[in-house]
Amino acid sequence: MPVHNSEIAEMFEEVADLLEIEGANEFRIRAYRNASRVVAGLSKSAADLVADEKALTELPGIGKDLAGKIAEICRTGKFPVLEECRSRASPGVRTLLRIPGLGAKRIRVLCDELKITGVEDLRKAADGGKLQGIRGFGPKIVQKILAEAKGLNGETRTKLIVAEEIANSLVDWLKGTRRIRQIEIAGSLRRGKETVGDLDILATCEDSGEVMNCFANYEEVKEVISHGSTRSSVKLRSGINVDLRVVPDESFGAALHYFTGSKPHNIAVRTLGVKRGLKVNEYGVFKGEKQIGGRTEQEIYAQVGLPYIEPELREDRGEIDAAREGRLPWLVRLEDIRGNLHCHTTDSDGRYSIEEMAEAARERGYEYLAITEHSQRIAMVRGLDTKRLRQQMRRIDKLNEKLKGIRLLKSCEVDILEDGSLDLPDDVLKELDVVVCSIHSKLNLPAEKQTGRIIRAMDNPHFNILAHPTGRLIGRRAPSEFDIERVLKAARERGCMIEINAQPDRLDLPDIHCKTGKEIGVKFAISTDAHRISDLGLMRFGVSQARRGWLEPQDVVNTRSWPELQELLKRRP
DNA sequence: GCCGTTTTCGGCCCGACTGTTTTCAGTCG
Repeated sequence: MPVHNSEIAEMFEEVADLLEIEGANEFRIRAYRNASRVVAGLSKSAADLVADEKALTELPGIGKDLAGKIAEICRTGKFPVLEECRSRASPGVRTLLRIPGLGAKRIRVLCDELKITGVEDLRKAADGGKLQGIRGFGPKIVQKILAEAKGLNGETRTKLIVAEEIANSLVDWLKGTRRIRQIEIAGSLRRGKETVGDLDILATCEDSGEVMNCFANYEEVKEVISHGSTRSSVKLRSGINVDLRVVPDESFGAALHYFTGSKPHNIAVRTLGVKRGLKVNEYGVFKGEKQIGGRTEQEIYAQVGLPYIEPELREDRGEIDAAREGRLPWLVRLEDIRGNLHCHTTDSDGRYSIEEMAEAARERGYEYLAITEHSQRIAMVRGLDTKRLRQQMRRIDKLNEKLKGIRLLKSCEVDILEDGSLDLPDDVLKELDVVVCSIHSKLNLPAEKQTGRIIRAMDNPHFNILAHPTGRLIGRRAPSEFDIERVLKAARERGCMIEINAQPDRLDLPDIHCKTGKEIGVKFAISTDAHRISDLGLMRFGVSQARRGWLEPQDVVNTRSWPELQELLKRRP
């Protein structure tokens, strides 16, 4: 069983945490954290890179030493450095690091002086008054730490669509002060990340005191964490934390850049600045004392010698080098999308009729809409058998004669059965305009079997698009295990396409796999999988996922007109 | 532990807020 990149990344992260608590060299710790992130963001399997000795050390932040460690982990599944760190540390100590307000320095004091091994020990020590008089543990910080420890139920990240709603309402509230000149949502929400940890908002305004007070008095605020004249932080009732930062107009671009992140991207940009003798911070770009840029983000990039980099690319996954070498992608935009290739109607589990969905899609300016009911296997939602599918096809033909401005495509979301065969016979599939295929059962087959199942399904000459490829539900169901690179290569060889499902619960295919797919040369369809009219508006989330995967309009088939798309759907014999 | 268009040694991003300080360390983003 190959070692996954995520497992290697987690091992490095744990080493970094444990070294930090030990008080090891901070740059060594940084090196492990950096390496963890690089491995997690790879578009290829690290285990495959091990074979080529140079491939690993060519990665940024991976030198001879760490390359050797990655190789050893891939070979043996074990990481001696981690085991040594664990043997030196108290067992539950790592969870302490996740308590806000409790960092490595304080944890070290707890371990050394009180022999505390975890959250439970911490509570007991505090109840017993053992923290009193210890340097760095005043009454306020102890109270904060205990309160935070109580709410420690693992990491909570908010789904993109929810974060977007919460942020928009808050921005509207702040605009109500009429003191705001510019306001933007930054952070991972602006980068279109699939989940958002907390919200970052920045503004320029007439009276920062009034705006900060307005922020703290927002009706959804549960707790004010910090309250300064330029920066404040609150926790909302929904559980999400929000930072608001107020900056001068001449610093707005610099602050937007800084607050948008990602942190590794910012560090990379600042480091480029340092090499040019410049200081880059959230107020601008400075040469000595003199500000030479920062009103716009474009100025920041220009001063460090780069073209503008779109927020979705700012993950330090190669975008800095690409920018320097003039090979940044020309990212696909929502307005490039000309049709939707996955939706349901009342014929299976959708809420609206074909006519209603068609009209809604036409209003959105789409040129075509594929009607993709479930196939017979999904009996629970009255999936279509051959007979009902043919009836629907005849209705669609008639509708297309009447409809103006939009074309309905005859289609179906056909189940991929366990043996890799499709749920409907070839003679009906061949009559469809486009065949969308997906897995809804046996999502947890062993990786080798799952890979074979998907590729066998693609061997069917009528297979066009693999829908929600990994089957994951964000925060609820892990992705199915299969060899994603083999599947992507098989798709390219057969002229099959891969869906990017825009449902905020799915966002499937994940961004790093989109990037792998692009490198392999496979084409994508961004689809909403709409079950109701309002779902057609989810397209924006699919597009931002595609952008995070570096996709350009030519990588996405539904940026084409129907005649062009029709050509692409013809599979090689 | 990584890295080099000043460097193979000596650097490694930067600032705000809080609490506990009596001038600053710790934490966070």
